[in-house]
Amino acid sequence: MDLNERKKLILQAIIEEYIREAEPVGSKYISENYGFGLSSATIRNEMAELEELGFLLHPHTSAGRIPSQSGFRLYVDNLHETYRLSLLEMQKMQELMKTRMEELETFLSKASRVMSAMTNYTAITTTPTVAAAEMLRFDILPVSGNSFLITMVMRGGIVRTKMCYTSAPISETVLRQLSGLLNDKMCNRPLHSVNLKEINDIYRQLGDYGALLSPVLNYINECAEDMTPINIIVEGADNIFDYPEFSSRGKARELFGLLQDKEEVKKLVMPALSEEGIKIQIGSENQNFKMSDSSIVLGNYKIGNKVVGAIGIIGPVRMDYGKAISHIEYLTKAISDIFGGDSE
Amino acid sequence: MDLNERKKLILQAIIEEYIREAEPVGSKYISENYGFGLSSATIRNEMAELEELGFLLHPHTSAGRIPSQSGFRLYVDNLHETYRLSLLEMQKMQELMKTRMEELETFLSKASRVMSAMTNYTAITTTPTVAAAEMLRFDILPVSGNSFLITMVMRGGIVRTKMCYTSAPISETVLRQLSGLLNDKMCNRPLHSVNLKEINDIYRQLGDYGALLSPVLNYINECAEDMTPINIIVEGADNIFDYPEFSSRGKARELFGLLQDKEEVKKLVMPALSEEGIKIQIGSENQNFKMSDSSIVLGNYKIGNKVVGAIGIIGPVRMDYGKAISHIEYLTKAISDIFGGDSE
DNA sequence: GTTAGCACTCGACAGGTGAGAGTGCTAACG
DNA sequence: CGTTAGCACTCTCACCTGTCGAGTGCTAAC
Repeated sequence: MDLNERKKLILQAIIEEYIREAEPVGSKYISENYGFGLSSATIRNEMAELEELGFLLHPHTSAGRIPSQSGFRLYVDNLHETYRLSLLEMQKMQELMKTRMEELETFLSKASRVMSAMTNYTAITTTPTVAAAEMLRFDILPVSGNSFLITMVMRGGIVRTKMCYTSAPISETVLRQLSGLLNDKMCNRPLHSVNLKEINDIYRQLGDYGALLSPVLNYINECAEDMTPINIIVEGADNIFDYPEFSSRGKARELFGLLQDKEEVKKLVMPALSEEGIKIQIGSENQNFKMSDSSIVLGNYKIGNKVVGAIGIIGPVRMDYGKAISHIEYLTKAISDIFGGDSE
Repeated sequence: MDLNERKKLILQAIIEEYIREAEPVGSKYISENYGFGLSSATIRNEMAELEELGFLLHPHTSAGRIPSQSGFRLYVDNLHETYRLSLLEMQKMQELMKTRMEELETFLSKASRVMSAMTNYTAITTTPTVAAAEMLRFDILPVSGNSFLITMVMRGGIVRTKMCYTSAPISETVLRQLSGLLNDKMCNRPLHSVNLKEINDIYRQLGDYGALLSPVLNYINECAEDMTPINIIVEGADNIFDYPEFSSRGKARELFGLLQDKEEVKKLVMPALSEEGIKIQIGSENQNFKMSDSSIVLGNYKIGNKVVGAIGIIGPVRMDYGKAISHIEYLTKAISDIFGGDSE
């Protein structure tokens, strides 16, 4: 891996050219446009060595070179100066931020749209895992004799409701008792910290009604154990039509199918939730074979010091990583700032 | 429009063949496979006349004929014996119905998926307009000093929540008063029947707090006037990759873009909400030019005797209308049956 | 170590050809 | 008069071909 400075520069030039044009890059072009004071023949020699090292590929004899996945990986790892948001981009982002931010979920959906429109890639965001978010209030609303609505309000304005049905009517007094217990015991802390023992305690305190109300407690328990993001927002999936690498019917369809399937997309973004910082998976570095011609840049945001949601950008392997990274960085920081503290 | 019986049969044969194969149909093929006891020459004569009448098209001299949009229209209008669901389809549908039906919205999303998988077309469903659904309960839940959550529960298990923020703290007593008023005045009837006068009455009764609570009443008023479906579920959009008519890049992209845009899709299904029964728009009968190569079959479902939601199937002009119609009929009937009455 | 020169390779593209499918027309048939 | 067989005609599609240009690899000279 003893790349001298010149090789690095040439590789970088080829990659950046390829990102822009999506076509094999020739030695002459590099020599003329990036002019390191070298002739095309010299560039050719260097390119041949870079190919031997595995950073470039050669579709056929008389085509230019294209970067290999390891080439991209090297490039990304050395990507010190990340792209800066242009003034226009800044303005658009700020405009987005100005909208009322009461609800994280609507904000995220808007943010995805803006991000996909500005990068021309596909944007993915996830709303926080219910388990991780801090619970603010529980509420139980009787709807009819044996049906009622559970509402959970979490920090960041996240709300979840669920209709519950019991086999026999339940009085409002009992429901009030239940709601009181839940608010006492489970508020101001993340739901995942609730353990079975506490839930059993509540059962016991409800006495005869415990069994009848088991659907409620089951639901809460489910939520507490749920570490997967609840909702996945995918925007700009149709942008893949613009990438020449997906011009073939099958390829486009494959990726499209993947993006339509929330379960699959979940798996795609899960790595982002495990630790802080930006993660990049290039081509087949991703386990999902459908992603072998695509890359994903992942970031995450925090609420109350804990990573709870992911933001990602999917594009072709030759995507503009700098641009993607800077957009994600900007957005994750903004979300963590705005929603991270008290939501009022 | 004096089509004799024979012409009708031939036209029908051509259309059904075209639906199956998506390729121009020749006279010889019809004569051999549908054998009305006529030679290809006779069929040719009839086809020439059908073309003169505008029901068939001729891509070029030596191709077979394809049905024109008016041809399809005639066919659809005469489609007496609608396709019957096969045993397998019935079973799948019933399996779907067996799932717990507490929430209309999750049910609809599942139903779309099943429908798109079974027809190989794109399925669209809308959740009911909030305005039309009958209100069962209001609730107001204080979250912090000057923020609280409004919850509306409607027949069919539809729930809407909204976080509200006020400029100054509001006591729980006032909130309880407001919630009491709302429940007294607005329940057990559709929200769209609420008029401004009633809302103003409530303002007055709240006295000094009226102004402070205006966000709440504004929101309710917005909902009451909202006749557009709140949520649009699109499933199986990637099926369009299977239709040869969208093999061209641009066409596919166009339709895809349309399906991604909720606002546009809303416009597409709106006609279904205006009156009962199945509606079919063939190709450019639809105002949206992006639909000129596609058809849409629309149905609607009722809750409490009122049309509140739409179900549609989008496919190429040569889609299997019988199949689409029968699926939509089955589903709309099922939904109206299950959710139409009291939701407990 | 760098460069110019040159032969070589390969894909893209345009033009040409033949097969196949389907039609339109005409004349003959019952 | 409706129906049919026959045939010339048309058009697409797949295939082949030759040419062009881009880009390389190699060699020899600087």
